[in-house]
Amino acid sequence: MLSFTEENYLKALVQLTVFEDGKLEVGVNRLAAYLDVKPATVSDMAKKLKQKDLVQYEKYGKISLSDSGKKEGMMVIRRHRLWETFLFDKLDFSWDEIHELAEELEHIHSKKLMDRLDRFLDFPAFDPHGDAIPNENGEIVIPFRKTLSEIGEGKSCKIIAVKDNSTEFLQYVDKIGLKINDEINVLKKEEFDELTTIQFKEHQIVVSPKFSDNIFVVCATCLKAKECNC
Amino acid sequence: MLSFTEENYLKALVQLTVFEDGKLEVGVNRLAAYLDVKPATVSDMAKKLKQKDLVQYEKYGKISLSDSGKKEGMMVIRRHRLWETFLFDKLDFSWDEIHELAEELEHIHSKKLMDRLDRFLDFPAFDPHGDAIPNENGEIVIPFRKTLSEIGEGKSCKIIAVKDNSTEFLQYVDKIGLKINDEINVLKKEEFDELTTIQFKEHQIVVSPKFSDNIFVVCATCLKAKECNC
DNA sequence: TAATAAAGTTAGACTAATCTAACAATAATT
DNA sequence: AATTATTGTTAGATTAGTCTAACTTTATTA
Repeated sequence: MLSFTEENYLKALVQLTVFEDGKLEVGVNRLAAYLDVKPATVSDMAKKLKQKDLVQYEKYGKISLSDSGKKEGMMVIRRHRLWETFLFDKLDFSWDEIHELAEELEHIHSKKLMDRLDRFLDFPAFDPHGDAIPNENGEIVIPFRKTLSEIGEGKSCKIIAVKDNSTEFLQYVDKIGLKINDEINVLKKEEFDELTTIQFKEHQIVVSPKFSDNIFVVCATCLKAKECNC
Repeated sequence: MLSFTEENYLKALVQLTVFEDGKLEVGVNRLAAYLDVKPATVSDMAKKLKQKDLVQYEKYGKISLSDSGKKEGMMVIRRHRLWETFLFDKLDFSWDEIHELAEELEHIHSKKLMDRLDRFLDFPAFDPHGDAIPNENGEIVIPFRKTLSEIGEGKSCKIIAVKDNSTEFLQYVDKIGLKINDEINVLKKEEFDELTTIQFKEHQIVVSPKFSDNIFVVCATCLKAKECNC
């Protein structure tokens, strides 16, 4: 059984070597800064984690996750994101309150508890921050992604990213008040001039293909099933 | 902020001096046996808890809770029982699985989280084992208790205890399959011969006053409101 | 390539919570 | 009341996770 602290090291390693940078290994100083401890402490812990086959590490070398270390780290992140979703969806906590609470809750060890919670939450693919939730095997399966243009009239979907990252486009998205993870309902699609009427939160606007082609969404059913059947 | 361990000592002290025995103080050996540690360890910890004004204790004397120690201990128990209720009611865990998980969950420190969970669960008065849940001030408020005879036709209630503890009575209760915390619906009350038709789980039976007068219940509304308005 | 800077390690110390083993105080019993 | 049994304390050791301070290795740059 991993300790609270060991789990935090593995979680940090996943953040640094899987989600950020793209570099699969990390230096002692970098990890120490990330965890807000001294390099000496990381040096010690690296030996301990190597002993348990959770990381690869040689003296004066970089640290990288082993397969089992990666899986354990992913499971911590799964727990964190499922709890965040619970707090946000069911207990009405706000976006900025959930992280801190999930930092504690993520260390409750019970696969069964998390799988039950996952079901209770209706198998969410993303947490309230829009980050993907690893599945019960610790893998991240991003649901089938479409552009808003591909969503049929009367269907609903969730915005997960933008395709066009130009300043003008982002400013427009910002101006109309649309945010990652917002639910969008496609009310009407006019074939004649390709204009689409969408609704999200309290807004209802008409957009052109220049907009719809550059918004990535996941349709409402995919989001739950984690595979597309629409 | 109290440590995991300190909280467990306070919880144990509440169990031993408030809920059991009726003696308001407890010896070092007894507490050590209860917590499954050595007396030496309890001796040390007692000094530490005294330092923090959580207990009264003098060398070679008994240990008893201070007001703040009692409140802290009660809050741990509140968290434990609310989580048990969540696991049982919302995640469909069984009666025997919930305790172990709640032992971990009870140490998540957030008053706001527990008050929100309390609301989400609709302010339960008892956990799935039938134990009362302390309120947000750490007090145990037992809802107004009635006998089954006092519940009107068409109303529903929950069995919380038996009045008559004779073997015959308990055997009868057992035989018909009724358990503490079961919900009972009063289907029909016949004034002529005072017989009542009740229903609980999949059973429907007719009972006499000899039964109804000796079953303590809380009516469904009281159970939620924690005060009687029926 | 030699000097300097950056990165990493080691040794020794600290705290919290536990233990064992030896000892001390209080309570019970003859 | 003296002896024995029970109960509780103290001293010293252990482990996990952290620190500081001094030292070593690797990388960078003049």
